[in-house]
Amino acid sequence: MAEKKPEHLYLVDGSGFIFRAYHALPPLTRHDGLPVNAVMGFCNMLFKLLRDLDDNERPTHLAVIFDAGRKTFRNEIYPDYKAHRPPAPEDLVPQFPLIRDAVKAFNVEAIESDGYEADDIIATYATEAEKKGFEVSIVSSDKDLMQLITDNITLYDSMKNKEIGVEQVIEKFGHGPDKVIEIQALAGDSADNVPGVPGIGVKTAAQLLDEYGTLDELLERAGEIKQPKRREKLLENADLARISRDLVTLKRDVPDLPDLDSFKVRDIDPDTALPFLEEMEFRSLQTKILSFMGNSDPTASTQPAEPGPGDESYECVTDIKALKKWITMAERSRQVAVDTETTSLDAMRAKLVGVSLSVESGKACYIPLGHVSDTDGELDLGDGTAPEQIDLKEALDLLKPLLENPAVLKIGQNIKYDYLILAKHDIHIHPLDDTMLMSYALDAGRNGHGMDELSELHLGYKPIPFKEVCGTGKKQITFDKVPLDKATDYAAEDADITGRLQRILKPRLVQEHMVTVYETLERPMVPVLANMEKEGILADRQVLNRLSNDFAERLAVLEKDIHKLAGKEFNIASPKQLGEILFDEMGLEGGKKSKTGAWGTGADVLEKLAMDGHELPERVLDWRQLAKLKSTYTDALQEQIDPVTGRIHTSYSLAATTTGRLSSNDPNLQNIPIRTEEGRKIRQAFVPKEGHKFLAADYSQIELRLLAHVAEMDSLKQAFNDGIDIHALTASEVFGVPIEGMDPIVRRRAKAINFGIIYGISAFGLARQLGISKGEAKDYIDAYFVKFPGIRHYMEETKEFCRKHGYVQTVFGRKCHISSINDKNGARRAFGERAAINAPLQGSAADIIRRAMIRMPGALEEAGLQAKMLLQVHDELVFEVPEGEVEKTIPVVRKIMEGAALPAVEISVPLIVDCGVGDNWDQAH
DNA sequence: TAAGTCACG
DNA sequence: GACGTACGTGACTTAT
Repeated sequence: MAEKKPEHLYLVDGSGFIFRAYHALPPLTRHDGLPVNAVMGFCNMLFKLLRDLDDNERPTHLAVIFDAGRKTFRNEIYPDYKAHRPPAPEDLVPQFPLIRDAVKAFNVEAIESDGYEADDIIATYATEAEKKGFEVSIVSSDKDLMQLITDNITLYDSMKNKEIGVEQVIEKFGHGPDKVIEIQALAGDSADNVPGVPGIGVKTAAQLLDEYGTLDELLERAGEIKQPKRREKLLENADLARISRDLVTLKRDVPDLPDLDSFKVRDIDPDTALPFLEEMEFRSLQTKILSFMGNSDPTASTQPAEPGPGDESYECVTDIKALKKWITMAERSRQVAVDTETTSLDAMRAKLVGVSLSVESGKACYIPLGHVSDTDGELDLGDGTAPEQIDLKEALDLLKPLLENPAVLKIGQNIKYDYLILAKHDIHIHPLDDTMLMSYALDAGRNGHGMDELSELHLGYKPIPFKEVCGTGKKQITFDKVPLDKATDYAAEDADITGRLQRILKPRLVQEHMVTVYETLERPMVPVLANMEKEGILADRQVLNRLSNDFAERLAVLEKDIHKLAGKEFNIASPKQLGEILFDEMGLEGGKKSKTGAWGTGADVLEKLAMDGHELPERVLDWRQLAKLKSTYTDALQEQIDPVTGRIHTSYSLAATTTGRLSSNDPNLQNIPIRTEEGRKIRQAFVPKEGHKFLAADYSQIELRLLAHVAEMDSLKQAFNDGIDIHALTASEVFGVPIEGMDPIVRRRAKAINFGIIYGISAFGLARQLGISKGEAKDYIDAYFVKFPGIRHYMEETKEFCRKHGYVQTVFGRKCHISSINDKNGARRAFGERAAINAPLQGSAADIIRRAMIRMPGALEEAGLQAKMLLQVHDELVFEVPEGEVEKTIPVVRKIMEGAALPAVEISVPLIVDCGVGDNWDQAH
């Protein structure tokens, strides 16, 4: 017998929803300019809540609770309550009434009550419902609501899909929900302007309550507290604490509220919902709701609306005539969304399986080319022969003119991948557009740029998951084994979505002035990187193999030593076990951290222990270094050698970082060791092919040079113009020592300060880096600010700009969004501020090397040189150069790199490129 | 899948 | 004596 499920009440914190919706979406307007981004986000979130929860969690009752106005009974207790809240943004204000309409349009109750906050109403209903045996989910991430949590009442963050229950509260506050009020009364809350007791934070508050039990008890016996400052503050501010308690205590008896029964979930009424969405111009949401109702209510009305992906029937093209028809359509429309399906995510290893095309929204096809029958499927009823499809070569011969037709734009999502796949079949796809790169140019740092995420974000549609088609884990199959009907649904949908995304993102490039960034820094990188990836780099397998064996032997010796020193065998690679040996069993000094309660065993900790003369940590450090080199490099790189080309082909991500840098993966060739002697041996395994040399060209101090430029620091600019050793200069300014005959230790400190400045310096960080006290670090920083005026101004101005706009820019106009800049959590905000200072420097440097890379192939060709660009490592380019051309290649490379900012931007200090030549990558430095 | 550690600029 | 810290990445290992 099934037990009857309890009623489940969802209480949505309306204001929280509104602000999250508003901040999650870029400014969107209706055709007449009415801002509607918050309304749209709100509707999507509400609809998601109604639709996405599975049956166990489906609400039986649901209401959205709003704040009625700014004045509540709390202002009578404490006039400054929430007084520091800035007014709502201008373009949000007109959306408040629209959102109330939206709730009604979804046939959901909206509740508010004069004189009370939404939180009080939520508290009242939650308490009542729990008494009646309901489960209650409060949809909010506001920590003020944590006091309500019980076994039956949880907080639910619908965006992160996270639940906060009793356990999570204990984690955060060190006490259960029953003590949350008292902790908040002591610690206060800057966001709501609840004063609390100055100088007391959550940690201290929790500790005090541990000791005294209750707030009243604590205040009464405050005189007994040992720490004088703390005692005084508590005695002095006892009243403030009591007032704070009244402020944070939620009322659970708000009068005259509608009955709980009225919250029973009702079906969405199409006659109210659709006209509202029509008025707001939310087309894709209309479609979603129609299809949602279509599932639950077959009599649902059929309002006209643009169909979204998901309810299309796409064409599977299996004969020449149909293929020709699609090619003609694509040529007529002058642009076509293209997607290739293959057997692997790794373009170098992948085999082409099919191509999909889309010419307009909802109109897409899939052309299977390499499908086979799924022979290892459990019950194969077919006869084991491949399904009917057009011959690969015949199809590609027809597609090639279209894909290379200069008058037809090919649109892809991460089209570098398709570019590489097609290049294997001698198709050089051109011209092209990439929705991933458009999204990156517009929204770097704001959201990811994968297709599924973009689709959900911009189209409100969740694409068919890949794993639904190919399975997952052990049962995963390659795409060529997917039956054609399923493959068509999935593949054609991808092309359809890509086309739809382009029609949304491309106009935004114009509106948000990102066309130049996209067209000069993003799109042209596609063929450049694709060719570098295709070229690959030679690695000597024998050298790697010998190193692996060497490391293995030494690891075995170390392992024995370590186990002997520990007095028992254990897994050295396990930080957990190591921590227990070191600190529990051997009783060495060390501190817990990382809030999971685990012992810290990082290199810095072990180094300290080694300094104190302990042998075991010293050996562990050696072991770790070798283990790292072996597993990540000498072993793994051998596996990565392509059996066909004999070379290693990395893949560069163009849209992975927030700053504009590239990233390298499978394998990562941007973190090959160089800093230690052992590590450099790995670099020596990378060699040029027969008759060639490596040329490594790297920008010298590019980020510091850019700092001098953007912060207009005259003395720094002067130094770069004069070619002075910049760290020595900093040392002489900050520490007042002459540059001549400088102590290398002093220079090292200055170098750390310079790096610190680029990273958005903090005394703590510098102190940790240099192993000095925070006070001393602060003195250095102050001295730096005195000697280099202008830097401070730059930092303040940058932060201010970022706070205001939510992003910072490189000198070429690339935007880096930093959402944490206005976070109410101080630590996260500080993080955002440092990122804001760093991003224009790191990002401008990234832009400069991109510009150089884009020009490089043409410049080499024009000079009649054979050199091939193989790798990029942020400020370095590695080339493979025919031995006889080295001397001619260097000046060409140098000229392109040093002049890369021009003509767009004239950097006010020279950009200097150092070149090295060698028979392996290490030697070339 | 998360956390810890460590390789790079 | 509030927070929790240098900026940006990716890969490997253990533990859940």
